[in-house]
Amino acid sequence: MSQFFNQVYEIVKKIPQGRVTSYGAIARYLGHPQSSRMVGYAMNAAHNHHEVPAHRVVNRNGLLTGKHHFPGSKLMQQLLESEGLTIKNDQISHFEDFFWDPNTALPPFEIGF
DNA sequence: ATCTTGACCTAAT
DNA sequence: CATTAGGCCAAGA
Repeated sequence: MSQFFNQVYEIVKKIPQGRVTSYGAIARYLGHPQSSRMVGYAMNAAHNHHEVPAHRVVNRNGLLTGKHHFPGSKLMQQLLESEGLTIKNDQISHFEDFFWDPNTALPPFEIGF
């Protein structure tokens, strides 16, 4: 029952400020390593849930592939830069240093929440 | 109702 | 190295 989407939102909410994660990392944390696409799609539907910092979710390369879905064209980058990140040409600098992996930062798949 | 597209990722060629 | 193929499943046409 779209539980997957809600689980995605719960995780995205837990991303610390100034850190970012990837679609695949979230999908894998939820036990669906091949459903990374759906994470992105969940973000598309996340506009209803304003507490979800969708700008902290980028693709595996640290590239801001979803920036076109934000109002304006620079908003996503601005939000991230305001949190201390450096972005050049839609690419997060030192992406691995700011990468936040739910698989290691959170307890393994907290079911039920 | 079917067909296509998509904020993606991994593995195989 | 680069390219392709497969998987996932929700919306839009």
